[in-house]
Amino acid sequence: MTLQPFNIGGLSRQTGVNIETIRYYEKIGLLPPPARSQGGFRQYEDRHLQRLRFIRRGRDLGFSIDSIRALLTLAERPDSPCEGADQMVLLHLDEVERKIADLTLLRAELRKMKNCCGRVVAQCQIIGSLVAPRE
Amino acid sequence: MTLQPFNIGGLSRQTGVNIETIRYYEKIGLLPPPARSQGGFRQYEDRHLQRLRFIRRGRDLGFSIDSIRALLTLAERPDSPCEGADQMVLLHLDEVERKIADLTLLRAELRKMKNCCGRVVAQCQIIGSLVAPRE
DNA sequence: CGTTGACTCTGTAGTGGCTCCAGGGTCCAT
DNA sequence: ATGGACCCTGGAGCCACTACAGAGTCAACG
Ligand SMILES: [Zn+2]
Ligand SMILES: [Zn+2]
Ligand SMILES: [Zn+2]
Ligand SMILES: [Zn+2]
Repeated sequence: MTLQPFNIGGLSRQTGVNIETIRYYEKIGLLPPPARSQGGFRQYEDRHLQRLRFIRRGRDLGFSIDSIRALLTLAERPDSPCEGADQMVLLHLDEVERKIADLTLLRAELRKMKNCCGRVVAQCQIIGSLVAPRE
Repeated sequence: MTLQPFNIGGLSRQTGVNIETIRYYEKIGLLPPPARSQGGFRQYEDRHLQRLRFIRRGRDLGFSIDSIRALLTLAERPDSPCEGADQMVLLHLDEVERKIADLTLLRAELRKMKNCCGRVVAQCQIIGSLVAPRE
């Protein structure tokens, strides 16, 4: 399964993660440092690809770096109980639901505001509602 | 209408804006520098209160500092046309709607994930879907 | 073997919008 | 005169990247 090791550019293309971001993940200890070529190029293997894909999915799901760190640690111990992961998903789901609720209120406010007759600042509803919000 | 000038703490209490944030707004030129007492304390007047409330409302509505800057500039010219403000609200509404859509997708993903039988990492759906997402 | 050009390296600084801190100074009521 | 609440400045830190500058490496082509 494991082919030749590949450079950072290859890893980037295979995961959709920016090269700078990959180096950043290494710096903060999220991605283990790979072997190096004679000239100092990073040489990645399959395990890096797997791990970075995991990270990427976690980020796409909106988990913080710290949460992903915890999930990775967990994933490395297949025999341990998975309550921790379950908790994290529930917490994060709460967070996301709260954000949706907040943004939905915001959207309602903005929709109320946008019905501006379109004339002059002095009569503008938008400016007006920033100066003193309507009930 | 205008009473005694008040200190930064008073302004903070009347607007709900953190003291550090008020100083930050002054530093970036969003709030004009007030007069100072002999000992160097900031002495705010009504106009600062008005302006900071405007800023606060804009932030609560999710506008960026730059947008608020533009809205304030506009608000100062009551005779100019208000198209700029209208545009900004529409753009921002778009942004908010996109964010809601993104988060709604996220929520669906997370809800799918959370049905974990609750045993061991090796069989955990959560870890599993991070390692390789289901279709 | 030499050159080209794509790729990679390190280190540092910047983004937005704050937030926190240390180490001092001020104000006013008692 | 003293205590305690308040305020000052300057700088660092937060998150998760992103964007350089200036140098070095690699592989293919001629
Ligand atoms: Zn979360
Ligand atoms: Zn208008
Ligand atoms: Zn916006
Ligand atoms: Zn589980």
